[in-house]
Amino acid sequence: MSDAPSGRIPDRPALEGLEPKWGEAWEREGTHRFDRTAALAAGSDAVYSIDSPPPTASGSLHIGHVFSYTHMDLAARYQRMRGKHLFYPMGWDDNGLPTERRVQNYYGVRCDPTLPYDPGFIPPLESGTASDGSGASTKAADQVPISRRNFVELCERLTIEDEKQFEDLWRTLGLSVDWSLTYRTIGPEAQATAQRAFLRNLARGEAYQADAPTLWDVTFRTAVAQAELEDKDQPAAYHRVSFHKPDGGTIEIETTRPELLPACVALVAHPDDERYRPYFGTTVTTPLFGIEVPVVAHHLAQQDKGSGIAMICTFGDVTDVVWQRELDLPIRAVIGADGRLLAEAPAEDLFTDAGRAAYAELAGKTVFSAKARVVELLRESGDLIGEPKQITHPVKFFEKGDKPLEIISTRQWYIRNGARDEALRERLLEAGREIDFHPDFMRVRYENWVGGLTGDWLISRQRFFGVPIPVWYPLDADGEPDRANPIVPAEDALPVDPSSDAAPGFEESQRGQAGGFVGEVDIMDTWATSSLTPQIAGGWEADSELFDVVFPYDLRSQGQDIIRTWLFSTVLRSLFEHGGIPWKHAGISGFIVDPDRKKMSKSKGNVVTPAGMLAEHGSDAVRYWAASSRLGTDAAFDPQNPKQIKIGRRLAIKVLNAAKFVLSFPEAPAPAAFAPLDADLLAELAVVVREATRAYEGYDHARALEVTEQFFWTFCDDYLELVKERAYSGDASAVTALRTALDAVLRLLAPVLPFATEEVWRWTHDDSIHRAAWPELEADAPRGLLPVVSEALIGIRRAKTDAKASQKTEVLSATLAGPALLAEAIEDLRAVGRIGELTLVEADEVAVSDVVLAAD
RNA sequence: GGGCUCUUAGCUCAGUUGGUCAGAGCGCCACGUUUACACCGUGGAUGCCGGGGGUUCGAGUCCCUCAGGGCCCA
Repeated sequence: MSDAPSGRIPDRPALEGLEPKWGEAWEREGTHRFDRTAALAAGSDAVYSIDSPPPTASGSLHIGHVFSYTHMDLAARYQRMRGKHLFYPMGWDDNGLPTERRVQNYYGVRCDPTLPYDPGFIPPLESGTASDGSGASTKAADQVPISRRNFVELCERLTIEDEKQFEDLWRTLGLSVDWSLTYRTIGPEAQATAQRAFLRNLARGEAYQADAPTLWDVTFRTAVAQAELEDKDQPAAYHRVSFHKPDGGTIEIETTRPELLPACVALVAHPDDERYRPYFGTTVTTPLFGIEVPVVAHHLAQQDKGSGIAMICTFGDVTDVVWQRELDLPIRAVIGADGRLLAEAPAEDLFTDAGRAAYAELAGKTVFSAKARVVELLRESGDLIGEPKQITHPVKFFEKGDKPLEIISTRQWYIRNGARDEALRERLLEAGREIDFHPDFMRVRYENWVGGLTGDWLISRQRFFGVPIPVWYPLDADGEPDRANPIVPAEDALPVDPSSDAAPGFEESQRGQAGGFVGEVDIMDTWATSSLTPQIAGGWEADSELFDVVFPYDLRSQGQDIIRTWLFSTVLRSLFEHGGIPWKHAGISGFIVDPDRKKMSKSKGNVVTPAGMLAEHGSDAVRYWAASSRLGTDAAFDPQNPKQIKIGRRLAIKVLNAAKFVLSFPEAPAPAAFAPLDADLLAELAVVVREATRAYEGYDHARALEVTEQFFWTFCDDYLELVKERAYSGDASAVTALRTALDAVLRLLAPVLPFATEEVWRWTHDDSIHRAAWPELEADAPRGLLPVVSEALIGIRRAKTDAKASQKTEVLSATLAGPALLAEAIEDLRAVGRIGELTLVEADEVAVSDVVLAAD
């Protein structure tokens, strides 16, 4: 350590203002910059690359983000100090539905892709309030329809604002991201990457399109994927309905969806069910509509549910889809993409006249109203048996939606994911085993997801703000698209937008013309882009030199809630494109629970804004809170009483004050030999350094912090007091030990408390602690002197406390019992206790007795 | 219903491969105007380690079982 320029140490060091002070310095000095030239020269072993989660730009950051991102930063700062070249980018996930929704409300608009672009368009609202001061509302009915291009422009405008705020927050928190490596998932590079990866999936047969029953959100009018589903308990009612046998008798079924009666194609019971076995192979007639449908057997029919026999409709739930396929039943869809009953039922010609009349009443109604009307009609016809039974049952929702999903047969794009491919599934599981999960048990979440996949990954979305699926379709002489032979762009033409760019080999004037082409209008699901964050950030195909040193990445850091989406899909894309895993380690953070142990979430209204927390307690304090939780462990957080944060703040302040005190002793020449107590302190420190290093290597930052903190408090409370007198007199051993210990502790704490440690470091250094080397200390094993002296010190202090005397009270004489080792530090004990005569008596146990205090 | 995870002082949590493992911090109580620190310091009290059973010379620590909390998937 160089000598402290005396003016550098403030009289009263404080945490206030350290975030902007050092945040700006780090930016100015390029402390967190990825040194590309040096990294390329050093090779991939010298690079530590992090695949960081791009936060949803239109969402709001909550305390859980701070928690998880801090965990990631701890690993980053540790590795940087280990001398690694840090490749630590950050992206913004700005494409997708959340942005669309926010833009709709913020500007009072909605996208209508049929409209032409209006270059001079001014949105009616700004931040949800009328720009002209009138009382315009944000109700959907009042939203102004605008073209897709106008809409996308607004999305981009708003997300840039959001992203600025996010970056400010992350800088305040002290994330050591290289902000020059920022990307946006809607940016041209990300779009090109997503489209390139898709085209390669297509070329290899990993992507395909198919007409199939699809889970459909009627509010957003888009297909959704399995990973986006959420079961919600919903009230419903079992309606007991009779179907008519040819002999005039009835078979009674129970259904929660009587409105689907016109879509009924069969009744189904379990093959072993004796009650219905006689009817298998016969037919019955549906009530109201009079269609003849078969009674069939299938093992998925539940004998103990309702009457044990169910109607199969197109499509009431996912089981209906299985039955339709496996029993080769006809398709009679009645629900449209808008969630209303179709104007004409597909089997209407098979209906009775009364049935057609009944359907005419239902056409155009929502599911809800249609159900009510069907129940009335059934009641009138006498086919409703008894009253509906109210129940509560789980219903599939889009996680961002608020209406139950319908199942609609549509043409969609898929990427294979192992659901229908045993070999691929095994490869995915093998990949999971190759990744070091922290904690290890989180791998099970991944394996469960892989094992439970029910279908390939549906990636097309019927939305507007996202990466377009980069294909066109040729139109035949009749103007019909040839979906089986899509036209694809050359990779060097990416990114493309098929809705505004002409297909290769065609003129724009041929769009929609017979013999011309038509562009694919669907966009990709957000995850189809963010599953490629390693490729986007690392310059895949755009900067191969870079990509080769950063990929596969060292660390993926994320929350446990997106293992089934982000983590899984990233592994899948990496296997397809690179034949291997995308990263070596996956650090999985737990989530935040409130004092009642409930998961914090927006819908529960218990979210705390991070900016306020940082401003109130300081970033180091908040980081300490995050760092004190291990990966994978949920952390309780009470905004009313953030205990861990307060403890972190206290520690940061202690660092400032202890450092100021230690550095107030003029630097001494290296001692020929350390005094026994000083040597033992350094020996203990060496153990702490080893343990902290071992912990960080195992991604156990909480353990590293714990041992460091423990040492630091002993250092402050006991050692510092014990050697004060020697230090005041300029004892080289004490002063050197103090400075050596401080230097190491600062570096050990630097990842957790980047601001306070940097502040102290700069009192004696011109460069950043965050570029300093992680400490390594050579020392013999501790002899146990420091602990035994600490114990003796406690005994001395207790004697004074028991006597209700001040700790500075002088002691005329005392007897100290304990190991002979104590003799080596007896003078330090005498000094700190202000003891005139201290007699050591050899014993196994440490005890202080015969304390004679000086009179006042 | 299946999987994972947790249940240790009033609170939040440590307790590596079974043998000072009954701990830390907060809170609490008492004491202290000590020039590094009042966003302070010193000391103290507090626990059938969820219940039951088993393996073992010995179990918060391993096995079984039950109960409860949480998360994920059905």
